[in-house]
Amino acid sequence: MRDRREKLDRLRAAGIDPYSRGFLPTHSTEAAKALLGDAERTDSVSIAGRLMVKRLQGGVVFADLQDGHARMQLMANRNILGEEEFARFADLDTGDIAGVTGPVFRTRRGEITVEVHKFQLLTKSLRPLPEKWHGLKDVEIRYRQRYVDLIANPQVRAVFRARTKIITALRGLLDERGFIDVETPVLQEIPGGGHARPFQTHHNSLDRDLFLRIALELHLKRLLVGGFERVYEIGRVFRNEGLSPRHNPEFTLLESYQAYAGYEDVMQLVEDLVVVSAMAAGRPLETSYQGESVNLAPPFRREKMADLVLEHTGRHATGEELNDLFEEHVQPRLRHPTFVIDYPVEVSPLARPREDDPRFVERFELIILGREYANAFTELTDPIDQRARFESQAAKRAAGNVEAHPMDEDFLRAVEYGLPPCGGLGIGIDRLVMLLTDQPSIRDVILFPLMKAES
RNA sequence: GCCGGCGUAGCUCAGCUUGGUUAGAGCAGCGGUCUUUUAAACCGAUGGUCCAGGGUUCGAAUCCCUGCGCCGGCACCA
Repeated sequence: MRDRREKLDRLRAAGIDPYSRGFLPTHSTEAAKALLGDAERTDSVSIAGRLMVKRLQGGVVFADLQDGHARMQLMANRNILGEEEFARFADLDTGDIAGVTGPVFRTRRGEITVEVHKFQLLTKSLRPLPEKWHGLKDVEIRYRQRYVDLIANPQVRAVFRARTKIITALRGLLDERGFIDVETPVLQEIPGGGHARPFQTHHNSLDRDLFLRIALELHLKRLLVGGFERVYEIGRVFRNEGLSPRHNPEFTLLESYQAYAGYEDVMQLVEDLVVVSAMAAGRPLETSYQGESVNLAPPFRREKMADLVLEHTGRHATGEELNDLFEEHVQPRLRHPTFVIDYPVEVSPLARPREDDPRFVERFELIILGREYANAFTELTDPIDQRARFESQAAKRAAGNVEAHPMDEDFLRAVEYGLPPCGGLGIGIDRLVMLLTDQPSIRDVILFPLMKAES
């Protein structure tokens, strides 16, 4: 780094701005390569990006320039640039951002290359790049300094591009079906809609404690009360829990609510969402995750939780015990996509009871490879029942269960105005992206995962 | 929070089991040769708080303890 500071000073002394501007690329590296086609050479193009590798060869310098999509080779020739400019090009460092102009041609080895006729240093890099062959492997640096990871590891860029494509595809399908994309508060007085410990904060001028949301549910349902019949939000939620390869304290949730639908309809929606997101990620439905094969082609198997627990444990159970037995003995064994349906009412304070057996609710989770990807139910619309459920949760809370659902009087007031019958859905986007990009850790699909303080 | 593994040059890694000259290699950077290379090649010089602190020892990168960070598992949890 000291060498580069000195180089920077030399450049400035020579009247060259190492942080210049005004260079306008005419092509991306991809477009410039495509431009050549079968021709011998093209007219002049201008491309810009970061120099990744430099190969000095006497009177010729080869370098690879990386832009947002790809890399392209540059060739600078002393005979073309002249002694002085050639020396200045050869003096560029890997990591520098430069713009170059010249025709595209093919080298003797067949590499499509820009012949540098003019170039401009746009940004001098003061820090050396990671190893050109092995890339950056140290996971701590990869997460803490994601920018370096993105420069050095093209697979990482591909994962995050896939993430964006998946989210775009999810929005596309929902938009197409008439769902409107809304934004609801992150700062909430009562963090509801899920079971988790919230982050607490404080608004100074209102002198009021607030929580970061743990779910989107209760505000989206208020919008159905208001008359929007199909809404969704893809938003960050925050849960004050431990970290793991599958848990980051802030993560992205998709929730959608659809009036006049039941959980059967939502199952179909989930199947469609999985299919479009796999396509967007460029994954076949017959695929694998971390070496284990999995078939994502719908229709997904549908099984009642009580039946599964009976099958795997031989036990008839209900209530929280049923849910506990399911999570311990059944869920890890469900490898191919399975809709587990009809949860006990005790663990589902916002879901509609089954008419034929009110000990269970019309709820499902989608389990793939032992992990939960979606949670949905036919929503509870009866305000009297909803109040009773909240009261039962409040009792658990009073007994010390910090994750029991808090009472929310404003939500109850909304439901008292009349919530249309509806089906709701939540999908953990990060886990879906992990599955579809075959990444082992949630930190590999979140650009800047939470880390302890750097010492 | 508990248990285990790991932490050596800017990066990728040896060395640690069994303590012993001045801690090594490749890449990057620096100087040089080289006009079609692509992990370019070759020659030369440089580069280290061996995570931090303490201990054992004549002597610690190496053994022990504590702390910090990262990873994994468990707990907790979408």
